[in-house]
Amino acid sequence: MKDDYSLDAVKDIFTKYLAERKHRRTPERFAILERIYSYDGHFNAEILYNAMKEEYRVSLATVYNTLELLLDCKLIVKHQFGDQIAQYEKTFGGVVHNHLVCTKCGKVKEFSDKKIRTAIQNKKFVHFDTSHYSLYLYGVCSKCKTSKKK
Amino acid sequence: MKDDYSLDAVKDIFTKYLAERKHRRTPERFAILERIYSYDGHFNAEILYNAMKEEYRVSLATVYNTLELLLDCKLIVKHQFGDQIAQYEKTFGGVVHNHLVCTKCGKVKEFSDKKIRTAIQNKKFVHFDTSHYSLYLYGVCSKCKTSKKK
DNA sequence: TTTGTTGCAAAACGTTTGCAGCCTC
DNA sequence: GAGGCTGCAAACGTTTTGCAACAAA
Repeated sequence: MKDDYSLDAVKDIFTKYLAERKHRRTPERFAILERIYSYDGHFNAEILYNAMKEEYRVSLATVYNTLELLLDCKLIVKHQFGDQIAQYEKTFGGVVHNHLVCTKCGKVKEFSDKKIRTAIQNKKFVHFDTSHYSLYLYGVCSKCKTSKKK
Repeated sequence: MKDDYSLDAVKDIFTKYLAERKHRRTPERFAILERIYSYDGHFNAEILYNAMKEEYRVSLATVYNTLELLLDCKLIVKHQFGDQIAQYEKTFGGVVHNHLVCTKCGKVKEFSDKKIRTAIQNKKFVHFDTSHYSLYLYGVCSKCKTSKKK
């Protein structure tokens, strides 16, 4: 329930985006958006597709199509942490975009840091309009460091 | 010619890495390493594979195998800028790890910024040993901003 | 009614894998 | 000589595409 407010706001943004581009307000698109905003961490296309079946059946093609639209209107961001599977996450609700990626086990953790954020946000370019950013720190997590299996 | 020094240094690192892990010093691996260090920007597996044909014929499988080794000994880094094609770049010779990625045309430019770099490098974690980082700023480049084709 | 969108399945694509033969060590 | 490495080609898994049927505007 706690996220009802932001979910409405997000739906609103999506509706406006669709109207602007003369795209249609299909039930599939909004069902996918709702499901995405029920997640807190990362998800990929397959996870989303499987989860969708419970509430509103859509095809994988529609899932990908909708992800593309949501990326375009910046309601989600896309990550690729080394493997081939694209990961997504919602952008509404104070998501941080800094990630610790373990190069041994592939696990991803998030962190936030004010100094880093302001340093990045203060950077302006003459020939480039920045909309968002992603920072990945690669290294070895404590779990992989202790287990010595090279 | 200007890079002979660093090329030797790099070969040395690779040789030591191979010896340490009891991997073999095959001519293919060193031919690939040399070719990689002749590049200045980003490259992907296919570009590298095609370029190799000119000097020392190797299979795509060997290219991928060698890229994996070079990643492991940190002589190259891997990027995935939104599309499915993994990009690589050498790490020796003061490469910066900050990238501007245009979300319209996909073009990637590099930049460096001291404040950002120090902010990131000063960040330490108790349960994570950071080895390197990548920062991506997404936005629209000036070329895509002027050409209004949505 | 028009035309953007869907579901389905096939295709595409980069990457990985299995295996026989080769070549480092 | 043993076993890691190579080339080849087939296999893999994610994402994209083509197309007929559907439904939003």
